[in-house]
Amino acid sequence: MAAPQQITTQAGVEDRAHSDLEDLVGYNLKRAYLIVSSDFKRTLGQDGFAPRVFSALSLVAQFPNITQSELARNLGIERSGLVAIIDELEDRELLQRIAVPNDRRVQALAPTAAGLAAYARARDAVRAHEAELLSVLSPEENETLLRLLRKIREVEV
Amino acid sequence: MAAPQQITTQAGVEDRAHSDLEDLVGYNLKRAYLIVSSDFKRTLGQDGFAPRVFSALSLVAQFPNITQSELARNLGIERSGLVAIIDELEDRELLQRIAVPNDRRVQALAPTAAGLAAYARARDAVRAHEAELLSVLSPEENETLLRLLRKIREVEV
DNA sequence: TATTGTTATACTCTATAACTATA
DNA sequence: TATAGTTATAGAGTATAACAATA
Repeated sequence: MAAPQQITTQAGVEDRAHSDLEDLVGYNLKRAYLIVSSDFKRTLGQDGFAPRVFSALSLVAQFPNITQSELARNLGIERSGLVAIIDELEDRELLQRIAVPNDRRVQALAPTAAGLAAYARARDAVRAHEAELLSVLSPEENETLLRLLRKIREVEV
Repeated sequence: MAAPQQITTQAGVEDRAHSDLEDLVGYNLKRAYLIVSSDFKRTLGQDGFAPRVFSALSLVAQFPNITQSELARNLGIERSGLVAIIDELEDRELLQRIAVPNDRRVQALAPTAAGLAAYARARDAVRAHEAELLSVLSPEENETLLRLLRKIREVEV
């Protein structure tokens, strides 16, 4: 097998400006998410919260006494995966597992005062980080983006 | 510490319709991406390509003789992570690593005929899967979504 | 000295399956 | 039987650090 006559290594790479991938929603969603989430981690990562821990705390703070199963369902993850997250939040004394008299299988999740305060601080920091990172978008574009993403989420079965 | 007087486990969960999370772009990006990518895997997963393998093959098919470093840069992943992907594509005889005379450190990636054919088929399947999944969006909304996501991607440093 | 491809390694995230205690 | 929480386990996906060959 003969070697190719000329190998133009750089060919077309600069003007990959429009590869097929650029028109795929999935590809663009992933790339955009990676940018937002890496900025999230830079902002809150240091002794703060991982995205999924933040999300869990958010729902516990807003819906006190939510159960783990309900929380997992709302977050779109498995119950089993939630255990470590709740363990971490309980270890940090930001929430408590509370036994429910009616049904002794379930444990309601109640935010502590420290948990509510930590959540409020984290939430504000996340909002500020997004506002700055996404300042390339006008307020209208931001709203439009949220609307379209939510529309995709409604597809879910 | 006394137990809470009443624990209303279901309270507010149905109307989580608007939790703080719903207004965060990062959260919505992730949830939307998970829906699109799980559908991608359902469509192409069986003996097809994982998303990142598809992306790599796509760029090799469109930019023959791209190097691994260039490819990693374009995909936004590390060189080291690309090795297994290229190994898989080479094992499946969809591309070849070709020595470059000018610079014997690099290896140009050339799609095989089978690789080009497989890519064309996969690309069409992905487009069809997105068209169906995202039929909740009008063509204009689809374009808008792509435009806004690309705008976020440009933020990258 | 710097870069390409590579290996080894570890960490995060997530899913599956099985267990226990309750219902 | 079915459900809630849990454990064990494994598989993606990705990053870091170091190495050999080459520039």
